[in-house]
Amino acid sequence: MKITIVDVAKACNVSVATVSRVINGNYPVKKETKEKVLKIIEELQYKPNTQARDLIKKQSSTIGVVVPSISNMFFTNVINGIENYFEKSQYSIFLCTTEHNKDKEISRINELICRNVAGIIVVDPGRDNVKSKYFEKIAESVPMVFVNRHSESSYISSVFNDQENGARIAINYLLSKNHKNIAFIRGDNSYSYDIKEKVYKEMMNDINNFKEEFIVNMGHGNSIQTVNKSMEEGIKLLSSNKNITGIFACNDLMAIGIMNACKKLNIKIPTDLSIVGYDNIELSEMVEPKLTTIDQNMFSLGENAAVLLNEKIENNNEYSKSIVLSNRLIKRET
Amino acid sequence: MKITIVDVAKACNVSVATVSRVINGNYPVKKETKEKVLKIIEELQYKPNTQARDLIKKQSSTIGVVVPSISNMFFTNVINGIENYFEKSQYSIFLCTTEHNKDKEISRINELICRNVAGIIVVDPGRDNVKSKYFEKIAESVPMVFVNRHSESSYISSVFNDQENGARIAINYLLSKNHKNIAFIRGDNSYSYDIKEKVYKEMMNDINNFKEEFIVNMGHGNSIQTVNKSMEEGIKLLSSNKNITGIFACNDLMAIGIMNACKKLNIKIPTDLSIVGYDNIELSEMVEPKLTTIDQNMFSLGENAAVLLNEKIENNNEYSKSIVLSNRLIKRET
DNA sequence: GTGAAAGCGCTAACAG
DNA sequence: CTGTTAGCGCTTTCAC
Repeated sequence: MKITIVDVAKACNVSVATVSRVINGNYPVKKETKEKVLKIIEELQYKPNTQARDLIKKQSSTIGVVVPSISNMFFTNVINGIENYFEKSQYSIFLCTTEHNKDKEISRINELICRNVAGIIVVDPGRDNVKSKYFEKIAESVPMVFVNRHSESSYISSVFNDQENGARIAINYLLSKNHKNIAFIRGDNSYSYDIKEKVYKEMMNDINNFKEEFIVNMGHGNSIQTVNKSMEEGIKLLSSNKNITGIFACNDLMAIGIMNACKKLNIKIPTDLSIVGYDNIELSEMVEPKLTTIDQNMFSLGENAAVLLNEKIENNNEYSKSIVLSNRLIKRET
Repeated sequence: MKITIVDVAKACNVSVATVSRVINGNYPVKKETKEKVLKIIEELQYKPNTQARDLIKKQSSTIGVVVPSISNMFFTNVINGIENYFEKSQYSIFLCTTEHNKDKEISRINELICRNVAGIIVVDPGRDNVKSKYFEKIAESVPMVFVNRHSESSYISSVFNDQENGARIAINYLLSKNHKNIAFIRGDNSYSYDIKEKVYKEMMNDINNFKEEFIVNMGHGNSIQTVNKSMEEGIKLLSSNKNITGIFACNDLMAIGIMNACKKLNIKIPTDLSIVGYDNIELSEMVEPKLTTIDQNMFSLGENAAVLLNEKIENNNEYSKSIVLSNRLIKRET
């Protein structure tokens, strides 16, 4: 049987109230009594039960974090940012993954609420649950902040990047290197791809050089699939369009897929082809040549989300706020 | 104020016991009553408090998992394996990171115990805390399993790889390709590097070709640092020892560092130099050429750990067990 | 300073 | 079938 406060009290010949007082240090306790209690606690290896404490104190010592997956370095960086902030606080983090599944997303959040979390950070909230106003309803009673997506709900705070500007920076960079035939690599079904495509179209139209066939969609997939699919598509694209000299890829994984395609096709980077990725995941620095990319500053995304959530909790969920982070170009070797 | 079972009971004009019964479905309730209760629960968006339930039921619905970091794909794969197993169970996973810090490791585990976890999986437990018997003491009262390290304690189950054999397979492969001058790349201060080095020495001595200078230690670092450091060291090594034609690296990050060194030095892989890594992290398949490596099957490491922990919990922590997974060679392009 | 007792949200006898 | 009640481990009045 686990040791409880009653066991400690008995062993010390004091009441449980006294033991509680020395643990919490919120009421005066005679020095000798205190020492005795502390000694017994140590001897018995007593650990106060957080569940019981939270219950009676009507407080919570947990923050819920929901991410699509932890196999993606983008998300783990965000998590690191969140953890870093809450490190010094009273809160611990309860992490859940949804595998990009909307039903799992709901059941994870339910679970968090059952566990009485003080608030929830949702990284990349799913489209469907946003559309159905699911999050809005929840957010009325539990503090919630979105990462990587803006919310119109007045109950939800959010942190995200100015991806429109990021895309503009990327393409401008390619343009400044005198590339005119720039291809655009994206994936399925995501708001952030749509934004970037819009910018791409605009900018290509501005120089009167928009070509529908330069837009490639590699569909959906996890990390390694993305790289391989992008490589395949890249091989098709580049072998049938020899005039392409620049590539803007919506994320670094896609960009790396294109790099691999170039190796297969013996296209020299950056001599024959320039590539700009997006995200600046660690991987972008591991490959050779090192990838030029747009930094999303995932860590800071996480930190800011943590700050916002903390504010919301302290304000009793009364105010919401949005933070938009600007992106910057990381010039490397591609 | 959060709504409780009492609120539901009042709204239904029944006792809390009845509400509890419909929630748990463990005692008969009249159909109409049940429906009414269910309706009100839905209306009020009532969610039972897990903390209170666990408290009274003297059970736990949480498994603790301790990892050094989530920025390393090795660990996230192990976590995925663990999650996959517990997915279908009553348990949720509480994840903690230690940043390779032994004090944090202790405080994380304490926190888990305070949160009344049913058991703890420790991935890559720290040397110091193993040496000081810290884990052994804890494991007497809470079910514990190690991943990636064997424990002599009769209270701790463990899952790990047969790295000795893995190293042998890697080096044999290189030998079978007629490489005689094989270099060995390792990092600081880890049991698993030591094992592999021992095997390397033996096998090189067997062919009368052991050379101390072919052993390179790149020290300690996180993922991107490992790659870069290995590249630097690789450049030194390979430019001063042109006769080296094979490399066995203790992990894939190091192997990729060496690959990058080759690109800088214009050494062709695998024509001029063959490289075998270790782990088979996803990254090894993302680079070009794709890395030949030893698969550690991290996912399965996690799954097996989950099975062992579950067994321990069900057996009241009475038995311990070790599982050793065999490694296999993944032949790719290096 | 310290103890007795109430109660956090919930479940499980027990009684009816 | 359903309500009453005790109590999980803890904190916090309220007395003394």
